[in-house]
Amino acid sequence: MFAEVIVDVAAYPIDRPFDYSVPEMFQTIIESGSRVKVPFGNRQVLGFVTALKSDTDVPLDKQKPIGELLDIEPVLTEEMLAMTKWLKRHTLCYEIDALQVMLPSALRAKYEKILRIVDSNAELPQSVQALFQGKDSVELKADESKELLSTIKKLIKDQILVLETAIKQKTAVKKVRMVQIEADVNRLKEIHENVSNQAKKQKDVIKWMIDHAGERIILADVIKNLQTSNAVLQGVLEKGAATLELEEVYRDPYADRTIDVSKKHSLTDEQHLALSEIIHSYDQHEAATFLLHGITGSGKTEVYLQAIERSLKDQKEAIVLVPEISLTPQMTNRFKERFGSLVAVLHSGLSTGEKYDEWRKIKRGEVKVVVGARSAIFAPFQNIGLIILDEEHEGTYKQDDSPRYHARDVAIWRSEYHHCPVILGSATPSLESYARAKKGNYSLLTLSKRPREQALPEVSVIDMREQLKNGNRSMFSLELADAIRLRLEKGEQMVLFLNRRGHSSFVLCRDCGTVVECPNCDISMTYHRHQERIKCHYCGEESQVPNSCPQCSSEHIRFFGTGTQKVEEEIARFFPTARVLRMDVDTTRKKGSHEHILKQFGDGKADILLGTQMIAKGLDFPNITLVGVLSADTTLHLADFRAAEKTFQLLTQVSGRAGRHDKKGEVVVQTYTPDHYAIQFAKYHDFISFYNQEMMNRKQFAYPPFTFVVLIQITHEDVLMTAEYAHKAANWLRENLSNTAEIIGPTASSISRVQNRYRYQCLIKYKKEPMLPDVLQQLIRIYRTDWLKKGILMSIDLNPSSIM
DNA sequence: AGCACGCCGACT
DNA sequence: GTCGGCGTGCTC
Repeated sequence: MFAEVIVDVAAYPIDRPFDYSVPEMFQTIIESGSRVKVPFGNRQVLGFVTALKSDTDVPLDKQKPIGELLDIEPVLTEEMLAMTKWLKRHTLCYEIDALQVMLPSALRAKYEKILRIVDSNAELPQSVQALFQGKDSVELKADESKELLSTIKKLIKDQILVLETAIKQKTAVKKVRMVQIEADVNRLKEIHENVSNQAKKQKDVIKWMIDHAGERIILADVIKNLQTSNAVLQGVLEKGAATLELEEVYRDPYADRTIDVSKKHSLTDEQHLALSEIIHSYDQHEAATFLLHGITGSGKTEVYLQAIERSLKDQKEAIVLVPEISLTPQMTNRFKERFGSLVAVLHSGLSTGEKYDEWRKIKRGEVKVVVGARSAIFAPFQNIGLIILDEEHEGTYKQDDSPRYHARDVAIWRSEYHHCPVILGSATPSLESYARAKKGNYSLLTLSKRPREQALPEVSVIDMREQLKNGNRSMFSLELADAIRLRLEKGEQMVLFLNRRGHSSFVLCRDCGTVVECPNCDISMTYHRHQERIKCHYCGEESQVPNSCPQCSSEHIRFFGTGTQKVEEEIARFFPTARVLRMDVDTTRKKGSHEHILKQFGDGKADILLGTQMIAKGLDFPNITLVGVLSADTTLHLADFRAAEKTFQLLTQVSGRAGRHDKKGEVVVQTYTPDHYAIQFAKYHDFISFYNQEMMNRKQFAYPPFTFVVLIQITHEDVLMTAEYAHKAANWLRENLSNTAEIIGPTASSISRVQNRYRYQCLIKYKKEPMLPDVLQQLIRIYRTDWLKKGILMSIDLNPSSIM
């Protein structure tokens, strides 16, 4: 018996199955989808069994046996193995990358180099003895000194030491120590009798145990509740009154929370219609995709909940994706309220162990609904009834490193596999999805009304050029300042939005015009006042704020551009009574801090919530009556064909935060380009007109959805090398693709250097290019066999979410 | 000769 | 990706 194994080595010639013989002892239990340890070259690596067979073409002298079978129950299902092949072809990634992305990181291997003494009689040099500290094996870390490493090398050659690779699972199943109390009361009484009266504490414990015979209690709880000590308990255990056992437990990220149960809401006519279409398709076991276009506050979530309820009735499972779940506890709570313990939650805020535990609950079928961010689309359910992508237009559904998959595509693939519907929900659908819905590839469902008929908020667009002309140089227009003041007087809450964190976006010398740039990246450093430092938002480089210009030594350096920190100060200056909460990457780094800030705001502990994009989504507080967008222009002028779409989406999303309940909402949008159609259509909440206008632009410039786009990026430490190989790539594409494919570039990327690597890119635009996968595959081969050695890095992104 | 360093090929 | 093997070229 032989197993085809994909080994955990991401390299070009390795990206195929290797055949291993299956030792007798594993033959009855091994299955495809299991993880194995295999010898590979002169080391041990982790691998995934992708197939089993009785014969192999591998010559006898090359056949090696599987070393260890790591899973009795395979971690990958047949579906996942099929999905892997598809992902590999559609994102051009290594098969091992596609396999690993389906699993929680706890199941990935951690490799350790173990140095062991084989010849214990040999005399070891002082430095090596210090390393071993009397033990016969130690972990060899890569950061040891060069001299030590070369001495070790010599000792290995002389067969005094050996180097071994150990494979460790990153995180284990959590076990808790349980006290299993003897079930036989008479036996306990007997033990109680025999304990000497000197051991009073032990006697007390045993006496208590007589009343709890046969019970199984967490050790830590026993000690705590009986006010006793571990030493006393050990004594009791020795006498046989109880035994110690390990029990598997789940880490529970929601342990300290009580969640109320909620009933279903009654539906509006529109909601009802949408739901019945979805359920109809569900009953037919159709792999249909629905685009649920519902204005903000129109009750999309209630439609999701009731559709899931339907699938739960049949014991089927549901996957719900949300953009980045830790940002919207309000959303997860709604699912927990409705479905209780049937819900698993997966998001980046969980620890490796917590994610692993949620994953196991899903795999074992202990939960039926998973609510999670992008990677939750790979949830190991076996009988899916429904898949939902909320805010389907969000860029976070596209992974921006290998495998560069889009969760929407995976969702549709899985829906075909399980013959179940997919719901894509959004107030501002992506142009791609809306175009597909109009063409009939997706079914369009519309929610145009809010359930309690609340009006959409009034949006006023303020021309900041006029403000400047009239002598208002502050960041608040008169209109916005008035609106804020009014809310403060009335005790209502507001959200202020600015898409830029930090204090000032650049530091400029007023004598020579020098802008302080990151030493590693071609981008200006952002000033952070709290730590009094400047930071690069791309590579994380930090340094002291210079006292003088690094170029001309002038002391006339000033801070320009506005970030959230500066707004916070300005609010304090203009509205001294206002209580402000700032929410951006800098204030939410700690685990649970999102929730903490939102809870404070929800409890009315602040008047103003000030933040970056992360406050645009999902917030639902009844007392918010004003949303202020301090500068609508930041996303508008990006060098990306989706800039207008992103701006429209963002404005619509933030506007939707105001007046969701009984109180009427107002939105003030400040901009230097008030006439731009993205801003104008957002003012009137008019998605359809925006769509039509934007589609005309896309058509004119041949961008998606009229074409498909592939982004190829080349990076190298040397500019000339980068440009040279970018040209090679572009030329090669021009020679090999049909002349209906347009190849743009190569051009320097808009941030031309990041982390000391120069970046060039080219863009392929095509309508129909049947040879494209092959041509790209060949380009990858040239790259991996030749260019990679010269230090060139190339990435290919099919349907990129941004071309910057 | 002894070794550091870089390049190449193999890995079932 | 990571190892060993091998050639080159430097140093004692």
